[in-house]
Amino acid sequence: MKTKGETRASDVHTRMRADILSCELKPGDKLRFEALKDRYDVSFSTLREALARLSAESLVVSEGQRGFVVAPVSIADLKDLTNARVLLEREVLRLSMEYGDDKWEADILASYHRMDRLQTRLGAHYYFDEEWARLHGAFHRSLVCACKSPVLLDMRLHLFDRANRYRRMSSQFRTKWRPKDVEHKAIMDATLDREPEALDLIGRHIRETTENVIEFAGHLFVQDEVTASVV
Amino acid sequence: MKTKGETRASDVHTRMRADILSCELKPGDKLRFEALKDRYDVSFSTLREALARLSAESLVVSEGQRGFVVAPVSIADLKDLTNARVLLEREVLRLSMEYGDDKWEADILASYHRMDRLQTRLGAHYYFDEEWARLHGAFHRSLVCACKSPVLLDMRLHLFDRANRYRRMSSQFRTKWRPKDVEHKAIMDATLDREPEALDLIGRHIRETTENVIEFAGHLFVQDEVTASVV
DNA sequence: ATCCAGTAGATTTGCGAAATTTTTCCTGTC
DNA sequence: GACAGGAAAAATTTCGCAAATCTACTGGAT
Repeated sequence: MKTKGETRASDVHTRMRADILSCELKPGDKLRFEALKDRYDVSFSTLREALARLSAESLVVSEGQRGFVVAPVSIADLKDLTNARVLLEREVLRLSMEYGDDKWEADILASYHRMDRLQTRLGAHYYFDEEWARLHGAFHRSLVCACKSPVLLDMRLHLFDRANRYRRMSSQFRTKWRPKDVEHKAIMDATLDREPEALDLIGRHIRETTENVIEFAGHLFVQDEVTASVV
Repeated sequence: MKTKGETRASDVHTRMRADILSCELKPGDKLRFEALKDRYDVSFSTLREALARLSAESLVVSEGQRGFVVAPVSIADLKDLTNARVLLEREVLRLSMEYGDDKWEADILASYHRMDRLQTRLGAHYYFDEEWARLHGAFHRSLVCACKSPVLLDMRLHLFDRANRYRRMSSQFRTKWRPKDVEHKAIMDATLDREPEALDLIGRHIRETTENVIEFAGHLFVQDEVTASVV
């Protein structure tokens, strides 16, 4: 995060991004400039810059000269996202297990502890919590951040965020909860022990989450629609 | 390509993108608004939108409130890019070989033929040619476009373009040429025959290109600098 | 009743001037 | 001679308005 040179535009970009990922701006919503200008208290041009950035991140889609829309969600998109995530996440975890040093291991233990403590405190409702989502993201990042590949890490984070939008959409419909989270612990232990099994665990973890999302929130998504790729 | 709803901003974005990828705007160049306004004949806001898009594509980097710079090049970045490309390219090729139908095969043959014909016509200088670069890109895309994963295809194209910038930078210093291009033919044949060997061939193809780029143009790149990732 | 065309209203896009920030360069002091 | 302080200059960022474009609605003809 930039602490000093934070421009108005990048600030709006960050806030809109958060609003889209947390589904405060719902998929498919039309983004009218007048309303957004009011909401974020900035001018047309500044908004336009933020929307252009989000558009390049495929969080909003621009429809020619007909304005911007929050990127739609679909089962096809979620499945596609999931497959891509498994591919990338396995690779960055493999590389991290190869290159990771003492500091890496310590960071993993620390971020797991933070996540686990909050989870215990919140009980079954952790899944709704903003702060838990942040710590969960930080834990997963700590697992793979030793892979020495900025390119892969950027792509991974990008996909993680996009997938997180689906997870949050499903959270309010969820009725099945694990009493205690054992998955993350197992992934961490296998990773720290450099067991190749960790790769399968992380892959299964991602796929299971996706299956749950589809089970509980699949009715919210468009079935056939495929998010257009700009080719 | 949009033929109708082409806005001024997306047009400038496209042209600047091309200028960066073809190294007409050199890596590290400071992008001053006054000069760009003159060059592309547009206003501040329009430029700003295009730059924001390019920034999200990591083709330009924004330095807080100190303007924009064409993304720098480095050996570390090229190697990182190469590894990521091999991972993705193998996967989309594998999937395409699984899902590809008759039309896919026909498109591969057609785009190979177009590339091969131009190469024969141009002789050893094909490597400099803009049109050949386009046909080369189209051939590689045709190999993998049956993979049914918009997410992976977008990421692949993104990395391909970024790597292409390095290839073009090296072309003017190149002294070693293959008399006849046999690599692409071999990749195509193995792909159409659904031989798993195709995956290794494409991986080796990418790595060899990178090695040549480093051999002939390595002196142009910054050694240590690592392109900062926005995390 | 349906379809097409033309017009009014709403929305987006583009522009250049003002405000803010960074950089440069000059001056005075240690 | 080097270094900090400060003011002028240059560049970037932001803003509100005018022009272009799209959407919706009304009215008339088939």
